[in-house]
Amino acid sequence: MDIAEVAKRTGVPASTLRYYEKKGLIASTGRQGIRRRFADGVLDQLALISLGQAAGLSLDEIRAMFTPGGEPNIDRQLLLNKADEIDALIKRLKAMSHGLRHAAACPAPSHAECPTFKKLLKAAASGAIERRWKSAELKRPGK
Amino acid sequence: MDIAEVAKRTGVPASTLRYYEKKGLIASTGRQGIRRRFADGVLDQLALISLGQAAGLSLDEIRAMFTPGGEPNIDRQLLLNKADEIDALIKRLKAMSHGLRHAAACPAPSHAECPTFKKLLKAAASGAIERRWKSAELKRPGK
DNA sequence: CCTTGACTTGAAGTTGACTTCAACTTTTAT
DNA sequence: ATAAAAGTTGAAGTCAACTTCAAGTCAAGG
Repeated sequence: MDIAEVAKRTGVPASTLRYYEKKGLIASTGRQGIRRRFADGVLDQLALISLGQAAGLSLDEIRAMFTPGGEPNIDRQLLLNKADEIDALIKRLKAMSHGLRHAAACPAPSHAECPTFKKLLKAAASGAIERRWKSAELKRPGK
Repeated sequence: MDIAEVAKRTGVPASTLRYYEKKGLIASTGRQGIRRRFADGVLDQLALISLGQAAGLSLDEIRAMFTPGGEPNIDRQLLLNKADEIDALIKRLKAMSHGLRHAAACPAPSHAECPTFKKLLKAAASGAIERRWKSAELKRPGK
């Protein structure tokens, strides 16, 4: 496939594909003349990248977890750490979703009174602390 | 409370607090001399902002959902839409976490063969398409 | 009274993830 | 054969969310 075909099939712009290649997240199989050619596997890789991004991972982190060929990296501990992080995120997202639904449904004028809303705030507060760690932690994955 | 007190209690730097105030996410109760004073409620608001960010919302979106006083905005549909988006995200994150744990455990050399990994890729692919909607959708919340 | 330290401002700098641009080379269609 | 469409490059621009900086204000303690 040429770059336009990949772009068409995945919705990822050609400029982004070149950018990803430069960053080492995907690899072209070579050139036909001056133009890049991509194998079908790149479609899966791009899906994986997109999923990783949705999970809040940076491109550098994603690159650390998967080979440019799309296979998971050998560093099992890294993968497990990421899974743990994602699970923690899921917990907070659940609280958020629940809180939003409650806020939409509850006709109470002052949510400061409402126990459900308070629970949301409590979850939020604990999350706030974690957040400060996150960026530091993610940059130094080992130990 | 003065700005340093808020920063100390929440972990949010003073510079960020000023930035949030300029953006209209929080409000000071006024000035004592030249210095900002904040009511206790601002602590909850900051927790809420942090939670919103963890859910992947931009500051502009968060401002749209809550008044600067911290009360949820009247637009119930907006809140529900956000909750739906977050739930969809949770689904994909679960797939991601599960997939990562599997990848860490599975000694198979080629994950292209493995049904669990394939499931992850499928979840990723469906997400990849959604992602392109997201930004457009969020910018035009109504209809 | 005067220094010190916390606060103020607007402006400029930073980072990650891209996008856009200018200038150029290839393909492809007529 | 030639012109338009699509690809290439490196460099520069954009955007969100902050942070840092320079220059200044002000209250409190010695």
